[in-house]
Amino acid sequence: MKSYTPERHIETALTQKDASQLDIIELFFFAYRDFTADPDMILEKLEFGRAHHRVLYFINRKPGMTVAELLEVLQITKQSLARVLKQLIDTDHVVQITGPRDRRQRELYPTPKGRELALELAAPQSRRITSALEQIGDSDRSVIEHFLKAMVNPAQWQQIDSLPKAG
Amino acid sequence: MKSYTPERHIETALTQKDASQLDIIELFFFAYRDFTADPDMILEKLEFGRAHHRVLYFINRKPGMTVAELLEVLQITKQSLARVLKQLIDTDHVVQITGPRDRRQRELYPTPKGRELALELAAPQSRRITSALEQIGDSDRSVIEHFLKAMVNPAQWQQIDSLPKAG
DNA sequence: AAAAATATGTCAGCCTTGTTGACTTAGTTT
DNA sequence: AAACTAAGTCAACAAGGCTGACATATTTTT
Repeated sequence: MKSYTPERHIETALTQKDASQLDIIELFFFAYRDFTADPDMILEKLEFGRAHHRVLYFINRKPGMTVAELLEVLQITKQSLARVLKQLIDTDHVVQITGPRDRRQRELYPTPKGRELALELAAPQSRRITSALEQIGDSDRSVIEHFLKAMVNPAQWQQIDSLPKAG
Repeated sequence: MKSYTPERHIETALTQKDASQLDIIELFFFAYRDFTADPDMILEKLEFGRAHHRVLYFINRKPGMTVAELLEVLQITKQSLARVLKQLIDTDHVVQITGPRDRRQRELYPTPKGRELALELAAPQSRRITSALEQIGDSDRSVIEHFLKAMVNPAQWQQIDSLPKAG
């Protein structure tokens, strides 16, 4: 049974007076949610999840990555990775090749099938970004890039910079 | 046993040649991850998760929201909400008050304790955004706001616009 | 050569946060 | 009185995280 007598509660909304940047906080939340929703729909048909997407993405961005490197980028545990990686290998999206220098290592590469899926997943996200950039004027592209990078912990900039730039 | 003979695999990295906007795609991923990591650390101590954060956030932003409204904003099911909402109520962060117009409804309000936690969670996120804006020059604030809004599905703009603006 | 360290894989079990479907209760509308 | 609506609840399930412990192959150090 719910109380009918009002307990001590707050009726005034939290606003920018109380905490700055609330507008960007919630825009960031909504933007990211919709940004991930597009690939989620494609993944669903394949019975994959967001975890598969991230793994496949980075293997495509840096073919030959080892398991340890991937764990560092994703910041998850070996066991969490193992499951999704196994599925990507079993479905022929990714292959492991014994490291030529160090035979303990497993270099991870996309197959043509895996590359194709990565591109398919990137397409709607690229479209969304392109459209958003058009709406604000393409000249502001670098503002967006700088802002997003500034939102990342400097300790991780090295990871971003290690990914291949435009060919 | 892993194969020593290389299967058909792709060694070239996926770059902007293949899919546009890859740089922003990954910056967005890293930025959002670090953005959510700050409050996650605070939540952990309270044995709350990101789900509690989102619920608490919106109840603070729009006190008096009904359960149905909250479900629409969060886009989760009633059962998913029920669990975290119950915990927030049990720990005296949120109270439910029988709707004055329609007694079937439960209006959701933060308690002082709930307001305090919401502010505590917003603080590091605000700091991160403020710092990022300073790095790009504060004049570009509206560019960021417009970009992020353009990244959201127009169907959801109404939800964003319904939240209280600066007091 | 032996010992230690490293890279990966694997087993078993757990938690959170999401899901669906079915049903109840209370209150409102027709 | 009947139908609809808002919310709560029960049971069962899944994805994707986690920990700890241990196995195997390989490389590095002593």
